Amino acid sequence: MIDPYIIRERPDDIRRMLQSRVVDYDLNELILCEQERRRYIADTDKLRQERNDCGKTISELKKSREDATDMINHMKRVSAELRAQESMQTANEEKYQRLIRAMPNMIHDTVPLGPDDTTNVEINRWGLTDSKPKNHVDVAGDLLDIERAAKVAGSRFYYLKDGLVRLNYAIISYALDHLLEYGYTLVQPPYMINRQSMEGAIIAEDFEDVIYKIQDKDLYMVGTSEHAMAAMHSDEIMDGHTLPVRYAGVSPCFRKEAGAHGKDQKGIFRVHQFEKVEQFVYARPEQSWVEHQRMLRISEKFYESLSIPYRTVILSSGDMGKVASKTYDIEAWMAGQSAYREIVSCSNCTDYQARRLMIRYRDRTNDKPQYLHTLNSTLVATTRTMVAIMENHQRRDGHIDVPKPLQSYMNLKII
RNA sequence: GCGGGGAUCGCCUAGCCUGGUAGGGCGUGGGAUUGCUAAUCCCAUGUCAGCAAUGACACGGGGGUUCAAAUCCCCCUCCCCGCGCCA
Repeated sequence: MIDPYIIRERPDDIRRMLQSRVVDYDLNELILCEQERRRYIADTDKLRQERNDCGKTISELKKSREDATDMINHMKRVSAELRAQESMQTANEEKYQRLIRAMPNMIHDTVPLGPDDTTNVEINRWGLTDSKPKNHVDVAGDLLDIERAAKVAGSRFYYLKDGLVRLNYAIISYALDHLLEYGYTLVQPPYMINRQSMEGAIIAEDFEDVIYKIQDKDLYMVGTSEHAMAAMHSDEIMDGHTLPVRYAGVSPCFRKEAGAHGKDQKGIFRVHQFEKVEQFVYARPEQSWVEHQRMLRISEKFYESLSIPYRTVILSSGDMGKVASKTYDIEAWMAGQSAYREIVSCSNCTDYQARRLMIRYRDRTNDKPQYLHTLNSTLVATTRTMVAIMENHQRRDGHIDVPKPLQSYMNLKII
């Protein structure tokens, strides 16, 4: 969530942000609720103080064996009044939390303003692009069985076989080694997390469209290890000297894709499950933008090493996710479709997740704890990268050239 | 899954039986002193608001009893030990 200070002091900045994101939001309702909230807190505090004072007096009277009946009667009235006040305050607090948690993050100054993906701005382009005859489904042939997966699980599932299974695991191993070189700590997180943790990482409305819930349990399948990595240090005050903390999260990702009916039906570009190696960084506010660039560069280099042509774009305000303050996408060239398609998303969420999850840091014992910044970036999502490899490295004889760095992980040069 | 024991401010712990301002040790931060990294002493050290005085909140979570709950009652979660089952 955003800093409540901004709601009080700079509501016009919020209005501009909401407009840039093309988001419908009743800001006035939040402003009123926030004003009420401060009044409720002050009122209940005052009553609590009175009740606590009465308690002390009663205790002292009893100790000196004096009659405390009058005081107890008074305290009964105060307690009753407090209970009434508290229930109003709780109702207000719930409303406030619901409203402020639905409010998107503020937008960084360098984000291009625009309504959708047509206003994204390209900032980098790498590699030679050409068109190849087959799309990844045709290249994969028998190594990919979508029909049987549909029979067994439904649409957007897949069976991988032989060379593609080895390719999948090779990508993961290579990706982990790649991040290890940059000083990342490897983390394999829980694949299911509870609601509170999930709500810290994403906005409530996203639950419906992307997150699978476990029946009768307070557990949700992670849509990305980001969710589990963000919540990892929730309710903690981290030692400032350890920042930035850089994690390489590796996990399967499960997505409902409910809002994507009819989109990318072919093959394994958009599926309900895949593996992903993710960069997740906890940083000091003053270092987070440098860290953001660093993460992007690490991902770009990864695709360069695999000889996958790509371009990098800055997402415009209307195309960004709600928790991000700024997002870069890397789009890989898919030679079989002659198009650039999203393969990496690299976001600085500033203090937005940190506030929801209560993640702070301080340098010395007596310092005031500060919210830190969280950043996340795909290093590699295996299915989409396999699509890029199959389409860009397909051969005329129907085989696939394995990119050089993966050959030793697979013990294969050609699939 | 069954039985037993636990959860208190970073760590260790007192308080619970008998309801009435949550105390101590270690560690950490700051300072003093001593001509050396040590020792000693003082201050600070759960969270939030506040310039501050101060106030509120906090004893795993949620209910209940009570004027008043770390303390009494109920439910839940997690951890440890033993047994069972198991990749």
